[in-house]
Amino acid sequence: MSESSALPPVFALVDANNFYASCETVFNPKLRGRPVIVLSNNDGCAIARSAEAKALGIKMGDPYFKIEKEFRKAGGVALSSNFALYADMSNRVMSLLSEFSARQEVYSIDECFLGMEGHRELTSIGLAIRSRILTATGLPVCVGFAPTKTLSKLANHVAKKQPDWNGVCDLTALSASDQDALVGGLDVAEVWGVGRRLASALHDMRITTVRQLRDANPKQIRSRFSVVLERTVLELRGISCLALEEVVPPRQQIVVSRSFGAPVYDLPDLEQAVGTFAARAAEKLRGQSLAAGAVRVFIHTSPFRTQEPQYGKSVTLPFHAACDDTLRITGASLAGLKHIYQPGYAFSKAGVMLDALIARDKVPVDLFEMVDGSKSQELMRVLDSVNSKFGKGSIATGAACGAPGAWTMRQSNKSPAYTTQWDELPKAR
DNA sequence: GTCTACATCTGTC
DNA sequence: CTAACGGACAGATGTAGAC
Repeated sequence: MSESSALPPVFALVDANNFYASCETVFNPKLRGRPVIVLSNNDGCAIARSAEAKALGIKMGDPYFKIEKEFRKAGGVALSSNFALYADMSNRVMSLLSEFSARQEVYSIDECFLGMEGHRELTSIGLAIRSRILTATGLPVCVGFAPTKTLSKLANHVAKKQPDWNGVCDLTALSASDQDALVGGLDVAEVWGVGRRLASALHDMRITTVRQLRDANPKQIRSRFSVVLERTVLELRGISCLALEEVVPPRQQIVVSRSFGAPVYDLPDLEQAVGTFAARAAEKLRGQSLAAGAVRVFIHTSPFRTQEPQYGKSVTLPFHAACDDTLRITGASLAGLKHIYQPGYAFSKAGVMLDALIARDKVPVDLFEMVDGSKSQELMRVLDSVNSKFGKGSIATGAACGAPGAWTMRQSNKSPAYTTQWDELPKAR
């Protein structure tokens, strides 16, 4: 690990509050102060909740059909997800944050690490970050500072939970005894990398607080669990093991999958869905200048309909030479689908995954030319530019064509793409 | 028997 | 009207066939 500076590492973790719900509220201020949730694709589950919605007891991942009645009675607003809007807002936030440090790792759509070595008055920097993001985008964020990534995540959690910290928590400014008291009151499940299963296993060993995990024997943790959790213990002690990853590692996999709006039984319907997913996956692939060495298709029934017969299968089809051609990827996907399809089941989901990715320009030219031909390259270029100019699906393969079937997703209450689609803006009057 | 590639499962945001 | 429970990834674990 080579830090550019000789200074001890300091990380900021900036995380937007209730990101998707906040994005919606920015563009529709009438939502302010109301319980707002954003639903997953298919309007399936709650994936973001405003503070008011959390106060109503809505949990992350709650299936909407189970809470809808009560939620609406309480005056709640449920919105279909609008990822084009969230991605655009995310880009704005990340770009603003780069003003505060040249060393930035975009960790997820609403989270970002910053390298803050050599900066003093961290709390006031945190407050400045908050006000900059709020003024420029309308989005509330919280900021945590600490000598390790794991601790900065924890600091961010504290900043979010404790109103009197004003959305900023600088662990580097706390005395050892104050830190002890703080982490002694935090559930071990709040630690980055400790999920449900690990939390319950730790619980069985009488490790229930962050402080107890921090003070556990690292070697014992390593042998009982993994080197990953051992690293977490060290990070909790302030020993930085995880460096800022400023360069995004190349994708290993591209996935396009959807749950269906209604159960699908027949092969032709599945073919239309898989054809659509394959085309989208190939588009993503070219967008990142990659080529795929293999394509994988999967279909399965709904694990929630336990009374119905269950079936799920996936298959991988390697390409002779890596390719990025929509027609070939679609062809392979459909061949795979035929291979795994079984009649008589109510399928709930399908997907196409591209594996063994390599940079497009690393594919040996003769192989690329032999298998794909330059005609294919030209065709893909035209395909992408037409679809980008005239909208997704303006040109589609035969496999992805036709009237939308039962598989297309439900989105009953989607907000306009305010920032990316002129024609979706409300008319001025 | 072991090795390996593929399939499936788990966890994270 | 009824029925209705995410998606995109990485990495671990399981398993079947090759040798």
